[in-house]
Amino acid sequence: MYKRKIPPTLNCGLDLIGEVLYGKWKIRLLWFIKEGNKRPSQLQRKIPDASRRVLNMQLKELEEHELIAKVIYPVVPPKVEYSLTEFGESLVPVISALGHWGDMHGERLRSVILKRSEYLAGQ
Amino acid sequence: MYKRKIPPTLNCGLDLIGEVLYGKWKIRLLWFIKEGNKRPSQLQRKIPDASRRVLNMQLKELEEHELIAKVIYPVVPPKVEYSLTEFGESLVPVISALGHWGDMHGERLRSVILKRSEYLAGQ
DNA sequence: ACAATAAGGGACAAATTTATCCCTATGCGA
DNA sequence: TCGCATAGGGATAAATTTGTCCCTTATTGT
Repeated sequence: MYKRKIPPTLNCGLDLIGEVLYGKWKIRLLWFIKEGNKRPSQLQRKIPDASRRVLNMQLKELEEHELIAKVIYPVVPPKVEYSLTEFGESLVPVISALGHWGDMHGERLRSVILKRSEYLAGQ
Repeated sequence: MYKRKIPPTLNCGLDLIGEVLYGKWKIRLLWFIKEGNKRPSQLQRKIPDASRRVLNMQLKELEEHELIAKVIYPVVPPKVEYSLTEFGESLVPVISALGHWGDMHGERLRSVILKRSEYLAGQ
């Protein structure tokens, strides 16, 4: 795992939540786990754009940050299940708010995001 | 500006909001602008850990995503003021929810964030 | 005359994150 | 027996983001 050279900024609540939620797939992982997709392979099928490796790394970080819990069943083939901790559950309404805003403004968001991409493509 | 080689995932609301809110300082920029810090130099003083260059870049992206508006006064020395657009205003409650959660769980967050850092330092 | 302030951009370097490839292990079904 | 599914990690490369350094313009204060 990468060892930071520059220490994080931890002044306010926004800094703190940023520390645990930053990561390309973390929010979606939390969401899908909350929806009952507990096993790594299920999560990978839900998020096919992510590489297996990175999902594993981000799951591990979420676990170290105590947002999710991991249970390893000692069977073959291996079986692992994740679930939200209480701490993780407390984040659900917040993620929900993010998702609602995104859904509510879906049209406009797609538009402005794509506009910027096209602009850059023309450079 | 960097031209992406891998296209973004834009399936759901969470993907979309992620596109416009990702960036180390973006959420804090929105927050400070909302609080009335309109001029670039004020924002830089509020966020001294960020480099001038990067703040400028992220401000430009927020503007391109129509979350903030920029007014340039044709005077010398230059004067520029940013403000939230209506679209940006609609995000305030969401950011507020993020900040509240972070503040509410400040102790625990610092603890788990630091624990992980120490663990890595020992590697 | 010189430094400070204001805003911002080009060129480049460094940090950080994400992805690709390959390897481990075991039981099940064709 | 071959191949798949299951979970995951090491080594390494590529993508992406962030930071540093320097340069421009014109006015105000010392």
